Amino acid sequence: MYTNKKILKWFDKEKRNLPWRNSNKSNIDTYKVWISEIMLQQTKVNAVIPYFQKFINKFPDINSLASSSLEDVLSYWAGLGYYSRARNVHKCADIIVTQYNGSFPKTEKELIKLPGIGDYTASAICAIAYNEFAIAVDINIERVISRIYNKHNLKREDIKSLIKKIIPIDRPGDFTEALMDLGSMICKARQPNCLNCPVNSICKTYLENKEALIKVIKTNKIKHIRYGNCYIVSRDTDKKLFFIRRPNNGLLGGMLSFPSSKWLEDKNKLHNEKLFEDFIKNNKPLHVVNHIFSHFKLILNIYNLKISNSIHIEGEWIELNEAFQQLPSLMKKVAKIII
DNA sequence: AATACGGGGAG
DNA sequence: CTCCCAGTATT
Repeated sequence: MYTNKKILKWFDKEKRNLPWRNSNKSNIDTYKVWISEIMLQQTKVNAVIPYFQKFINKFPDINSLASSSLEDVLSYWAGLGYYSRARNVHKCADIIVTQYNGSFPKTEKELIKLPGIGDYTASAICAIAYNEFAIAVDINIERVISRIYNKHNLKREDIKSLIKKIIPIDRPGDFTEALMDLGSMICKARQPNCLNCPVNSICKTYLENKEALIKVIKTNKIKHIRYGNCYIVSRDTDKKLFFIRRPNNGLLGGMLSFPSSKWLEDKNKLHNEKLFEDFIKNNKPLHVVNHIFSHFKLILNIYNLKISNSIHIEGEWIELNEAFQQLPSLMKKVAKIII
């Protein structure tokens, strides 16, 4: 039996039941495939599932998404990370509705022009939503193909060439999902389950180069530490707290947040608003929050500050219960100090 | 070709 | 603790 037949046979029996996989293959919802693909970028399936369910429930189609506010979309992304994805999804929905009459373009060439859709996602939508002959290469597929052919450190284009030789013309979408499922369920990065692999009899790495299966490439990248001050501001007139909206570019872009200084490696150069500068001279931090980002570690001093007069900083007063769900994980961590 | 961009779970 | 993840946009 050919490699692709073995993989599809395994897939038909063992495939994961995921909320964005429509059992009705003749009526696949491109919108759901698109949202799932965006959410899954650099994000584990188990982390995505609850977010996907709530998001689809709130924004069931492209029109509802396009007519919603960015703040509303971001609040449903809060905690998932990589918030440019949410901003791009919102922007993309507007483009689809206003320029494409509400329907996604049908070619990779057109799809890749849309915000947030890159080489991988364009191919994945064509293969999975349209069942067209498109080659999507994610990290799972790259690993599976590399191992089957025992050709490691290949470039994306070389992986694509290898897939092109075996992808079945009648089921490109299923084959794409099959390689992904194989990669995440059997041919895992750390401890591949080769004994239960449907293609262990033809996998060149398993047959000829087993040590490559457990080889761990160390990145050994040092993570710098940044410091910042962050302020939980309350007022005596009601139970509301003061929040700011972070600028749309950069880290946690567009997200609701407690006001904060810049986060810098040199803790002596933190610049604070005058209101806060005066406060921290005479007060100790209430708490310290540590947080790991992908490219640095943050140590945040949290100050609890009550004010009686008005505040000149741009922002809004919101009850914590209402704001909490809109906060990114770092700021949820800060909020939990006073809950 | 590098880097920015989140977060949580596994080992 | 380190590594990992259905990548993309920017520099």
